[in-house]
Amino acid sequence: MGRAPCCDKANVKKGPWSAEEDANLKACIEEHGTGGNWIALPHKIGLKRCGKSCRLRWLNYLRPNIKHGGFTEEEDQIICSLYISIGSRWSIIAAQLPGRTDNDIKNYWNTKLKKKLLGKRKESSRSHRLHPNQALNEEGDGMNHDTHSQALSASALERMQLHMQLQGLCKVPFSFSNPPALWPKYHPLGDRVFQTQLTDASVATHETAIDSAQQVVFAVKPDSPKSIGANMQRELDCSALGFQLPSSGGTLSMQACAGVQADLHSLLYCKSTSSVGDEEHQQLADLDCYKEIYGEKESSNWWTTTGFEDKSLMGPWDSASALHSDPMIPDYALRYEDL
DNA sequence: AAAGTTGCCAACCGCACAACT
DNA sequence: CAGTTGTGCGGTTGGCAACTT
Repeated sequence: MGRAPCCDKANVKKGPWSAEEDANLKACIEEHGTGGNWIALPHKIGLKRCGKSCRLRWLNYLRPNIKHGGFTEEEDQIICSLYISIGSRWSIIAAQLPGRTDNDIKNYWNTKLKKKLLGKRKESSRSHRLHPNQALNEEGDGMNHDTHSQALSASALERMQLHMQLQGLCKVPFSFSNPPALWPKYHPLGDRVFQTQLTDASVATHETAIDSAQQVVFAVKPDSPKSIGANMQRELDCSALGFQLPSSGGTLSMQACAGVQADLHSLLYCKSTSSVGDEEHQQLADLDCYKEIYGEKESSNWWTTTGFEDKSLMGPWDSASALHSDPMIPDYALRYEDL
């Protein structure tokens, strides 16, 4: 049995609000406030509307200082950078833009801004192999497994693409030195920017530098036998995204924001959790970060501060998490070792 | 001119969570 | 402490207008 409905569905009006309803609601709230109870409000003023509907109408259209349309370039940039870093948490994004509502920003993003930013890249990447998650989304609903994971990954991919796009278009610096409220929501370890550095193994494991933008580094040893398959897959992923991999050495300027768990799968195997086979699973399980994510062994030495060359700063996520709330400590590095 | 398609956006829905009893 | 209620949020839908065929 579900919970009781918030109102009598049969006796409430739905659809667009009339001018009289607006005036009635506005006058009431301006004079008496909401009384702390939206559910009771419509009854008090004789409105045949659901309390939730009244709340939405007030918050999105009737309250003072609401702006509609006419988003500025600056607002575009704020929306983009926040979307890339925290995803579709519109209420948080809206909180950074006075006068804008979450609904407005959501609509603006979905109908205009996303297309504006992704339009060119979509065109160019169509000629490449589609990422499996994209393919899934674009070729109808192949929802045969783990739809949440797929959706998350698609969103992460979109954010990756946008981050790339944004770097070229807006030069918006990205940083995870955000208040905890802005941290990504899906994984306790958080979404994070990662920068893949295709350097030689020794550099990749211990000496990977974190640049001045304070980005989290996802270091991979490219030449390890166990990671050959993974790298090949990564190459495919990168080409789908329109990146060029250096043949060897050097730095792949691939900065992205993604769900760690989902991206681990998509980057290494292009598969969701439920579709990873035994052999692949074993391969994946060999990664300590994977063990950490799935809690298969104690977590130590895998989530580190940016000063991870200093062993004393290494520690399990719990301690790293505590450090992360300190604005003086920038970000954390995820190291993949012993691939 | 009619029919079909696309874009836009206001509003709704269901869920999660906090507050209250 | 469990059940209930209200609030807030993000995803989705429905309807209208503009555009295309």
